[in-house]
Amino acid sequence: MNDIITDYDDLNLAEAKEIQNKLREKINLEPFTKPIQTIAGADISLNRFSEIIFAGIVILRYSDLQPIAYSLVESKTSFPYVPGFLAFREVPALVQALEQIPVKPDVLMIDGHGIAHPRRMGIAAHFGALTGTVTMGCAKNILFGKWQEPGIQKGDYRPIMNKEEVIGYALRSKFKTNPVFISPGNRMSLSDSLDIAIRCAGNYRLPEPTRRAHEFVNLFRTGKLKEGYHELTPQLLF
DNA sequence: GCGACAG
DNA sequence: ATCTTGTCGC
Repeated sequence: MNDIITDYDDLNLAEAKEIQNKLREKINLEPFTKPIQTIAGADISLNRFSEIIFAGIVILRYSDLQPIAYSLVESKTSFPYVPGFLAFREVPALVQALEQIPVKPDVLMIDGHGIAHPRRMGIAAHFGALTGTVTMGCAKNILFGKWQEPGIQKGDYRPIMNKEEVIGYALRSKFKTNPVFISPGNRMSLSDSLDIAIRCAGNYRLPEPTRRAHEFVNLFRTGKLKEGYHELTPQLLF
């Protein structure tokens, strides 16, 4: 009676679009008020031409952005990658990864877009609507909307526009590198997503939650980390 | 009709 | 997403 439905493998795109339209009603873009203690990065990794996907969520302490725990799940998908429908391929495994975390993170930063999507239902919005969690998207490339190049300084940004509406931001997360594309997914506002992304910008292009998730999930795929939920001991911090 | 197109 | 060497710029 509370199970999250993520049986997506046999859907066609028309059915997938219906699900997106239905799920969109659950999205809440009001400001997030409570103080943030932990933020998680979520990402997946796979071998080319393989249906096996390696999903991971890494939880970081918000104060210093150090990883404190991670959850890894190996799963299988037959849903292909189709621009605009990424969630149907990656979300089921990420939901599994979330389910095995005993204490959920306050916010999740997901690799991909939030509402900066043709139907406002990028993977971060989809995941947030499905799980009821606080989510935002951080993508390396634009999918939908018009944007202008931000200034070259770290922290410079410009809005992603659809007609007259702001749907996200192109953010210079590191000096003189390509921007990342930020948008809210669920239970936070546009400016919340921008503030959090800026706060999470470290010494690399990818904000720390996303960067760490990518790192851990690749270590998992290449056999250096094991499936399951694990906590990092303070002295063994990566 | 044509081009664009998260991971 | 992943496969990969060199190379250009700071």
